[in-house]
Amino acid sequence: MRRTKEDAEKTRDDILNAAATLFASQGVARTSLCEIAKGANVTRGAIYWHFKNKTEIFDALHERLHQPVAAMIAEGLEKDHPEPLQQLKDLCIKLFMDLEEDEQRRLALILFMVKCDYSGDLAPYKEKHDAKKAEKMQNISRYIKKAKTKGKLPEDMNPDTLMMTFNCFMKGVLFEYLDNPAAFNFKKNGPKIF
Amino acid sequence: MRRTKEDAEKTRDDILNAAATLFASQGVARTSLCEIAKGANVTRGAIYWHFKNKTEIFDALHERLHQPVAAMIAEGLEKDHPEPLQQLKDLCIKLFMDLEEDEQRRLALILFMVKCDYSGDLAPYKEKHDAKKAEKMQNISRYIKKAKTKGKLPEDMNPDTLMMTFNCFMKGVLFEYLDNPAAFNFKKNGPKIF
DNA sequence: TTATAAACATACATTTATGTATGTATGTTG
DNA sequence: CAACATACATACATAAATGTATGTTTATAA
Repeated sequence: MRRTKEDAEKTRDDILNAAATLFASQGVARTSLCEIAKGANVTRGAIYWHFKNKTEIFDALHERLHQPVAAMIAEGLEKDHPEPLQQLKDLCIKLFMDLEEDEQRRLALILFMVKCDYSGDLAPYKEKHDAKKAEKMQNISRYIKKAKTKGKLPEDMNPDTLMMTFNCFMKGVLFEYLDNPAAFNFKKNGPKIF
Repeated sequence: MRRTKEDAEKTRDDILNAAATLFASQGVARTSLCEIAKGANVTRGAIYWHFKNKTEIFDALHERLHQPVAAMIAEGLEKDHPEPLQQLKDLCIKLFMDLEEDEQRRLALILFMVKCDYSGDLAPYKEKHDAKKAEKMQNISRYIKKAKTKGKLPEDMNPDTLMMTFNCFMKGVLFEYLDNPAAFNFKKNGPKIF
């Protein structure tokens, strides 16, 4: 039964959504294409039409996660802000608030941070996804360094050290948050810890 | 060919070591009992003799990781230290230095933090392993609170907030370190970031 | 309007991991 | 020293996932 192009796009999206949900709850390795097909109300045939295999679904989901976040970071750091550190803080809070509202994005983050191990056939994507992260991080790093040269950072604060500290801390917070969003209670703890 | 008791214990250890190595490099889910057997120079029969299944090996490895670390934390925080925060810092550095030297412990940490997803048949162990972590963390938490009541912490520092911040940051640092121990260069960066 | 190819569904063959059942040699105990 | 249980190895049956091959319907372009 050939569908129209819009139908096909919808099918593709259904597959991706089902995959994200299943990946995030059962783990990538333990989720079969058969289960994804059932979740999307199609057969495995449909999946193999849109994607080469499971790893390609995995990668497509990463792209869908990366793009909007990268955009938010790029837009959130306007050039000449009077207080760079405050702006960075605000951006972080905004990113987290966004997570609270967007369940699909939360599922995607869970999937990539705690429900996959980037080994076996997923190994080749480690580098690729790391590069995308580096892209976002470099954006922030450049921002910090520019602020430093303009003298808007405390004298004793080294940009590289700050960047590494920031990176580690954010990663830890993310993990704790994703581990149990309700218990973490970002709205209460978020402002405190930053 | 029945072996002596010491031989049997050695076999068990060989299995655990092989499992740790394989788990850390290929991921838990993608490692078969057959591969573990080969790595330990035994057959699957030996594995099924010592363990019920793969998840039991997984759990045994966690116990082997938990014990010495819990001991180090308990011993590292002596009662009345003049500068509690400094002592905590020293303990962290000591724990990391230990990781630099003990590859087996590094493998175990990698395995549990980035190479498994605690889903499927591993799901029941999430709670169990979380409880062990909480045990260690409570030790630190009590230490901080006691220091606070004795007035050895800055006035504006809330113990709970400190504990959460500490926890998140350490987790992030650990992840970054395990992701690429050589690149992280703890000996150079460690003292800076704490 | 018709040929073509898109968008799937169905069926099949192959591989691989798992659990169990059974075989066997030997350390150990009474 | 004989009986037994230990410490495995081997063999088998089953299940599940994957990839591919093929069938089918229909949108769409010429």
